[in-house]
Amino acid sequence: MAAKTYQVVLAKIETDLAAGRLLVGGRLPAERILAQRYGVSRASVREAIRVLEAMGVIRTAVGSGPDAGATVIAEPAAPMGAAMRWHLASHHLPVADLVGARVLIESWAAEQVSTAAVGRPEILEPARDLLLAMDSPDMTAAEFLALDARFHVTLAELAGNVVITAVMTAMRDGIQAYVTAAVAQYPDWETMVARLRSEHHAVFQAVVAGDGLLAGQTVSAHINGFYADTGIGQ
Amino acid sequence: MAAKTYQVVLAKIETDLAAGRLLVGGRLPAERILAQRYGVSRASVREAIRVLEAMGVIRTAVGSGPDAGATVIAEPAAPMGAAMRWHLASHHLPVADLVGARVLIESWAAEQVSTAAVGRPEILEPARDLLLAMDSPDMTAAEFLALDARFHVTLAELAGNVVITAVMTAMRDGIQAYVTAAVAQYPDWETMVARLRSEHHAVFQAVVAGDGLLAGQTVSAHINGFYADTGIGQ
DNA sequence: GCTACTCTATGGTCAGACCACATGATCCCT
DNA sequence: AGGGATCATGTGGTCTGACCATAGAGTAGC
Repeated sequence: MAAKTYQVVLAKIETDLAAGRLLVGGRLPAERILAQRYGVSRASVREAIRVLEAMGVIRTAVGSGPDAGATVIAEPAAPMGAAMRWHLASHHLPVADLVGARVLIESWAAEQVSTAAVGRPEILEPARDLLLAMDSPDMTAAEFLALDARFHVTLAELAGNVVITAVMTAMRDGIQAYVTAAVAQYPDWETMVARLRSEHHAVFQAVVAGDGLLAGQTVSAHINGFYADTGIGQ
Repeated sequence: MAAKTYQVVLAKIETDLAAGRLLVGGRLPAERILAQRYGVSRASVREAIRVLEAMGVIRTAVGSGPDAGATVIAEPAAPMGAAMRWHLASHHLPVADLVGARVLIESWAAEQVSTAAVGRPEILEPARDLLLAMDSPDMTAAEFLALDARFHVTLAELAGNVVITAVMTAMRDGIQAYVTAAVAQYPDWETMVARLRSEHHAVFQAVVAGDGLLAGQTVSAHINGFYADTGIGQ
């Protein structure tokens, strides 16, 4: 099968990336230049650029100046999140499986962080900040949930594995809309938010105490409990 | 910020997918029809279609007849695999992190399968077939590694979580080239393949025996040992 | 100096044309 | 009638060339 033109362009750009001729923060040549250089039409170059954009490899901006054009970025989580949203939309990724994956990844991450933080409690600062922010009253459900999501992602990040972080971020992106919708219909948000707060604190305390096993179990219970209560994934 | 035209098209298609007006196996209207229906140019429709293709949501084919055109598919693993390849190429996903993620996911999967297969050994058939296929001598390293990869993915699949399966498949896609290249330079393939075979059998036996803990540990050791020996991710 | 204007390079979009391909209908010869 | 060759049709694939929208950089005028 003959490669499509835009795939040829993608292959050339991938070569440049792998060889280090294109670095993060750098810019792709202008579309017209690329088209001329590769002997293809600008339309084909644009199709390749759309794919790169979807893959979180570049960001485009119009205008002139240093920020314009196609800039190389590194956002591995973005395409995975988009993929999860698309396949959730087409009903081919059961929400229950997302929950299962979250439990696996987050309990592992909590365990890792518990160990890593022994003797270096300062690495937990970002998580602590979010925890305290969530304690403030007078917050809409949406605001709380945004912080909540960041808290979970932050814990996963602290485990220090970029792949895990990307998958975790992707799942949050994919599931966010479902969570917001489900909570909006939940009858007793006050009770729920109180419980979520106390569970978050329990998780954090287990991590601070260096008790990885407990941290993992607490996270699992927290996640499973939330989805069971809200009925997401049923 | 005003949405770009192709994003508008994507949003409309997403709506159709979510509402069930577009089902897997169904077909998108022709590009010219979509362009007319949405009042945009065919080029913009094509950019949207490229993104959908990259996201594993559709597959395009030229010609006429029932298989031509843009068909809705459900391949959540494809975009994640592509994303991992791109970001490995741009040196922003350390291979070591991929290995870590594999260990986490596969040991969990092995544990799950061990439990699930108690009393229902027939579900392990696909894995057993691959195991036996890998035992046949007179096989090139590439052929063996292909079966090897499928064996690992199959075990993950048997755990029955689509998200985990997608992530696992994605990681295999992303890492395959590195493994093949590393093995091609390995001095004593015969010894290595013998060890891989025996380790695969050990994993499978632990699963058959329903010993989840042992299965998980054996898988972890197997993966870590392979990458340590071949020097991938160092 | 500062403001307002113009220039220029960039991506964004469009219209229209033609090609390549696969299927299915049609025609013609046997 | 049967079967092979041919053509018609509908699809994506690609190209050309044009124009618009935006944002920075330069420049003229005050």
